[in-house]
Amino acid sequence: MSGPHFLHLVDEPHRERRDAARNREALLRAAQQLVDVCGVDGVTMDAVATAAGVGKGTVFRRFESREGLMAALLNHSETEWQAAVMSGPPPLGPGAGPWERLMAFGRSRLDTTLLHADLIREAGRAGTRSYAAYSFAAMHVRLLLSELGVTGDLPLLATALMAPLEAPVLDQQVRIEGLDVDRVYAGWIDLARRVVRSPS
Amino acid sequence: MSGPHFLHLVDEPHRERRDAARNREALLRAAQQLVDVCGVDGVTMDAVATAAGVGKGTVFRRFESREGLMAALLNHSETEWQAAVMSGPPPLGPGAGPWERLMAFGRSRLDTTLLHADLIREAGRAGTRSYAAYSFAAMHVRLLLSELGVTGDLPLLATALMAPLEAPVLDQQVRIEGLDVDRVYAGWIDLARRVVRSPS
DNA sequence: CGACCAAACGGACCACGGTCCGGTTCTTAT
DNA sequence: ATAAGAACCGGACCGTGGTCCGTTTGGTCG
Repeated sequence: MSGPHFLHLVDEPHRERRDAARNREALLRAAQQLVDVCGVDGVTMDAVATAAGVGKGTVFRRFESREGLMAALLNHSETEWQAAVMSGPPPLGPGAGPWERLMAFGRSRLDTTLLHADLIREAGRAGTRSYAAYSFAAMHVRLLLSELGVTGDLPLLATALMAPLEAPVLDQQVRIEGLDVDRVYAGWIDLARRVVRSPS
Repeated sequence: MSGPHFLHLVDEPHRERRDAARNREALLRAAQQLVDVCGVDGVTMDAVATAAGVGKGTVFRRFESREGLMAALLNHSETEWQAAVMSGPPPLGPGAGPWERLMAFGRSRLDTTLLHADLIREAGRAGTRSYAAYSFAAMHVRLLLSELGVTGDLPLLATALMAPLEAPVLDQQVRIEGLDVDRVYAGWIDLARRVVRSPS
């Protein structure tokens, strides 16, 4: 019964074997490079496996599916973005007023979503980000709305503010209808103003 | 040079041959039946072709791709919905006030989007409806907002109202977070109120 | 150090979406 | 009626996502 390794069993969630970790890294690097060189369509599971020097099965064990691989790629920039929100410079990070932070949030989301539009689309979930990523952003918006004194169903209002910034909608407006990005952003500011300044 | 058939070239957009029309119908029927029986995953191009008694190539010539086939299936209910908006009974159709019509629009969109969620997802465009369908709905909302005396960038405000009703967002809220549909609808009403009643 | 086993590996294999081209069928004009 | 030609049809074929299972590797314990 003695020995510290019993504690492991409690909270150790399957630490990854060294070769597994190495392969994961190699695969991510290869995939990112393929995206940069050939675009997102060039990212074939076989190609990624070959470029990383592993078998195809390994790719699927690590990332579950092609969508999973794409999501993992997205995860990098998403993590950076979360860090910028939590501890980066204002107005996106803390240190500015809630309204300024909300505006910075909108602009930042608009830009990064458009930047990674194709990756997001291929990452599945019908063009939305992963649950974790969505939750973080939703929580942030909810807190900002709360600080702004907005009353009502905050989770739903946060969703209402984030929905027009989702990839499918932006794709429609910018890539298909050809709207100017600044105009879309101005429209979002208007929306935010109406949501925030409302008596009820 | 003489002869009336030159007029054809101007405005005749390739009338469909009879067998082609028959096959299209058979394919749509077969596809719909497969959806009903096996769910959307059971709709394999081979299966549709076989069920309709035609070759696989025919399916692709008629509908371009699997997404195209799904879009064609959606098109049926979409057309019915458009008819209900244009000439159906109030409050969705004409005859009610703009606010009532807007509320009916939201509820109707919410319900039908959730009803056809999987079809919409498989119909591509990253979970949004086709351009034509979107345009119609956007125009409708724009007109209603205009009648309500809303000022601002109406196309963008219409998008802002429709975005939370898109399939990916509703999927997230209802199917994943487990929110109640009525609550989502109440949240949308709140959003609409804030958008409509806003001085600027 | 050696044995043991869970975990990871690899690539053959399968299903499905999409393409292609030689043969067939509808339409139209004479 | 019939010939010409465009449109259409079918199914063999290909690439890619995803699965499976026999084999190898890396950590651990005696």
